This record gives sequence, C-alpha cells and structure tokens, in this order.
Amino acid sequence: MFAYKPKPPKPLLSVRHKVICDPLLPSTPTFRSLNQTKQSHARIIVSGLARDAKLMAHLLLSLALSPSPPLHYSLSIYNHFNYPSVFATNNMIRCFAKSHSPRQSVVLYSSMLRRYAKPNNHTFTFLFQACSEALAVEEGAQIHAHVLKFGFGADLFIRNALLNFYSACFRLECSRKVFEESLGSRDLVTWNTMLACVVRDGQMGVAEKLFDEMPRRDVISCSTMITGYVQNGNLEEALEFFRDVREKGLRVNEAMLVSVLSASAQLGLLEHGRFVHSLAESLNFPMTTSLGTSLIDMYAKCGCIEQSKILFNNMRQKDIWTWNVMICGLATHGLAKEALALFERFLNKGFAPATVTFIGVLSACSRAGLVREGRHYFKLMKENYGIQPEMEHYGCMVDLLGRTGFVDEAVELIEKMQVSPDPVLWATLLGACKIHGFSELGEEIGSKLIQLDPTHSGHYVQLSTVYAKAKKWEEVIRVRRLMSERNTNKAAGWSLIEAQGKVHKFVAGDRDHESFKEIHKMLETIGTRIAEAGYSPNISSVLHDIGDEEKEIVIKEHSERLAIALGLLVTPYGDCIRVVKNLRVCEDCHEVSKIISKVFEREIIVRDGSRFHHFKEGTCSCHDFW
DNA sequence: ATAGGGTTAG
Repeated sequence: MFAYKPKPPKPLLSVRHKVICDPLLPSTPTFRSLNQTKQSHARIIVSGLARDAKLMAHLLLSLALSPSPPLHYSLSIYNHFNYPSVFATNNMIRCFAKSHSPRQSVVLYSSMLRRYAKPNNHTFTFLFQACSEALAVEEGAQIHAHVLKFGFGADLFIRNALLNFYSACFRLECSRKVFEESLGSRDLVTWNTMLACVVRDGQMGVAEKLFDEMPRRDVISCSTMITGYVQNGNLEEALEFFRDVREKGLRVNEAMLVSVLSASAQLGLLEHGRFVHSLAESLNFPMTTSLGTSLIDMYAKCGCIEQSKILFNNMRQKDIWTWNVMICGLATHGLAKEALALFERFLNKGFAPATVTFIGVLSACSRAGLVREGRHYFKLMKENYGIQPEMEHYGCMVDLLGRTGFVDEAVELIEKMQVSPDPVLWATLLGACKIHGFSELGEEIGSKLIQLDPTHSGHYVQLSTVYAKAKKWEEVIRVRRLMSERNTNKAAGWSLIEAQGKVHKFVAGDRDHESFKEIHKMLETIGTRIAEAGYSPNISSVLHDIGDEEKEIVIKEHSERLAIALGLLVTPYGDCIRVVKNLRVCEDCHEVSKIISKVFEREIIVRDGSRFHHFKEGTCSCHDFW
C-alpha cells in the first residue's frame, strides 16, 4: 500500500499578495502588474463588492500607478461611478497624464469643475504633470491661476510641480519667477527642479553655480549635473564629475551610469566604458532596458560590436531604443546585411520604426553601397510609415547614390526636396563629384559652399581636391591662396588611444607627448617595414603648399599614425589597437593601416568621423569603400 | 486612501 495525500488547493492569491496587494485590504500603494489588478477586480466582482466606491477607486489607483495605464480599462472603471470622488478623479487624471493623450487630464478636470466638485492639492500636481507631458503652456498657465484661486499657492508640492511644468515647456523665465517666489520655503526638490531647468536650457555654468549654492544635495542633484554635461556635449566634464562622486563615496544611480556610458561611447573610451559596466555589476544594479541599451551602444561605439550583439541577444526586455542602438551600431561597423536583417525582425515584432531607425537602415545601405536596398527602404519609409525624410535621411541617400556613381540621381533627389539642403548635404554631394570626376558640378558646389561659410577650411580643401583631380593646377593654387588669405578656422584633426589607464590624444605632427622620442622611433620602424612590404606614399591627400618631401613628413605624422605607433609601443603583441579620430581617415593612412595590420600582425580598429574600419591581415572591413 | 526632481539612439 502507498500513502496518498491529496494536495491542498492552491489559494487564488498568495499570502504575500493578500498583505501587500489585495485592494480588499487597502494598504500603502505598491506597483502591481495589470494581471494582478485584473485578478483583484475579478475577486471584487465575485465578492459582490463592485458597488463599493472606495474599493473601486483604490483599483483605479493601482492602474494609475502602472508605468503605462491601460486607458480603456481605467475609463471603464471610472465611468461606473455615479458621483466620482475627488480621489477617483485624481487617479483618472493621473492615468491620462501618463497616456498618449495627456490633454485629456485637463478635459476631465474641466468636467469635474462643471460638476461643482472641488479639486484638492493632489489634483494640481497631476494636472501639471499632464501639462508638462503635453507641453500645454496655455492650459498650464490657466491651471496656475486656479491654484491661486483655490488657495493652494503656498503648497510646496504644487509649487514644485509648477516649477517643473514651466521648465518642461522651456519657459525659463516663468520657472525663475516661481523659484524666486518660493524663497524661504524651498526644499531639495525645489532646488533640483530648478537645477534641471537651467541644465535643460544649456546653461551649465549657471548650473554649476546653482549646485554650489544649494543648501543640500542628493544623488539626483549629482545625476542632474552629470546628465546635463553629457546632454550639452561637455563629455570630459561629465566623466570628471562622476569620478568626483565616486571618490567622495557619494551614491551612484542608474541615470548617472546611463549618462556616463553615453559619454564613454561618444568619446570612444572602451576601458572607461568597461569600468562603468563592471561598476554597475559590482554595485548590483539590475540590468534594466535603459542600462542594457546604454551598454550595447557603448560597446558598439567603442569598436566591440560582438559584445553588443551578445548583450542584445541576452536582453529579455528590449524597447525601441534597444533596437535602434543595435541597428545603428551594426551600420557604423559596415555590417549592412545584419543591420537590415535586424530591421526586418524589428518590423516583424510589430514595432513602429522611428525616424532614427531609418537613419540607421539608410546609413547601413550607404556605407555598404547597397543602392537597390537603399532606394527600397527610402520609399518604404515615406510610403508605408508616413515618415517625412529629414536632412539626415537625404544625407544617407545622397551619399549612397553619389558614391556608387549615381550622381545624377542624387542631384535629382536634392532638387525634389521639400526643405532646402544644408551645407553638410552639399558637401556630401561634393565628395561624390570628387570621386567620380564631376569637376564642373563639383566646382559649382564648392564655390557655393565657400560662399555659404567662408570660414570653413574643409570646403576649400574639398574644392581644391576637385581641381587637383581635374589637373587644374592654377585653380588649386587660387583656392589655397584664398584659404590662407581668409584666415579660415582649421578644424584640427585629432586621434586618441587608451593605453595604460590613460587617454592619449594626438594632433598631426604632435611633439607634446611624454614618449615623443619613442613614438618617433616607432614611426621610423613602421616606415621601414611598410616600405619593405612594397608601400609608397600617396601624397595626393596633402594639399598644403609645400614640397613633396615635406608632404611625406606631414602625412607620416597624421594623428592616427602617432596613435597607432603608441599602440604598437605600449600594448602587448596580440592585443587589438583601437583608435578613435574625429575626421575621416585619409586614403594614405587607410592604406598604411592595412599594411601595418599585416606586417606587425596586429588587428587595428579605427573609428573615424563616420564609421569603423577593422584592419586585419592587410585588408579593411570597409572593402575600401568609404 | 493619492503627490514633486534625474536616463539612453543619427
């Protein structure tokens, strides 16, 4: 005989659920999943308590607390109240505020007033959230008047929400006024909101002063500063501030990590990015979608696209940012086929592509010269998704068509544009003219660009290259003379490499580095060994008015050569050399990098102004199409 | 019974 013991029936809700979540026992509000809320709703109906207004309002609260409240469901509950309480209405306003139609919050508020129901202090904080979301300046200002009318002018919560509202609507002056009026009754949130407001306006100097003035600071004050630096392009300052936070033993939050990863990515600092990654792990930060996405972006922008792929595939929750980052990452690495395949997967998942998604898709096509695909997706974007092409989309198409030799089609596309082309677009077309020898069109565009921006040295260089290719030497000299006469601001090219825990930044002909002598010796060695391999310099990309021998010296000391030389010197054999530079790599450096990768048996990864080049065993991943 | 500030893509 065997003992048989029936299993006890499973309770509908676990004990933990009952204590924390069941609205039959209202307690402190906690976020619950939609399913949990629906279960509670079912239990309420089954228990015959559906007419209990308090219970139903509490149910509405749990919907309002979710990140994206289901509007239809919330409304069906709200509409069942004969006389909705302020509490219930507040929660419905809150649901609308988080929805795609935040203006409905204001509509509901008006109907509440028509019923002669009086708003309370909570009502206004939710309303200002809604107006911030909707950028509803007029409505918000009217509600501001209501705040005073109903006697809530001194409520700190409301004032902070108001401050934030004006800030969100870019009404810096109004925010300032509310802030000044709050003198004497400010709390940390008031200060942080004002700080965020100044940061949003791009005034980091003022933000620094405000930060120093604050009577108290917390983790949000610090993360606001760091994200502010990143958003305003002060990347090094962001990293410095973050290091300071760490050194002082202050708290770190996810927003900081995300922003610092973005800074590392933009600067191309792989070692730093890795450090932030390990920090996130050691501090036990959960791998959220935004953190994961930032990591994928960082690894892609620092040359480790394989690492990005691994993270992407392991991520359970992906949002549109995750997909966009991955598609764009594959594109900058020239992995066009993978980018397009991923885009198709993205569509199959039912995601709606954004304008950036198509920039990723089209730039993937342009970098790989996939003309047929490029034309297809450009059409798809307009016709299937109703996305109006922006300057960047045109940029990709003109680049794609122009570089693959369809210059006429590129011109046609520009002529049909709704918006007038910007200098970058003209410069893209000029580049195509240069490659394919359209000297007359190139001349026209080059002159136009110089007219548009006479201080930009790049335009003169481009135009003189067009002339040089057409062997119009007098014109070359004329343009060069013009360039020197007009005192143009030369955008200095730089390259950087991380080594031995430091960032080394070089400009062409740099002599400032502490190991300058060794670097120079290495340049000599490189010169000898690549010459043995059959290399002779291509000096056509040097346009300075100097002799050939000098040209060779200048080209030998292009910033990326210095960086690669340092890489060869200080990193162990077998390690990959990673260089980041701001401008596009010149033809000669590209050739030299290929040969170095072969004779020194080193993989070299260069991120230039527009894409990645993986040099390995004498070839480049761009297949010399860039 | 309910509340406020910070985040990533070209």
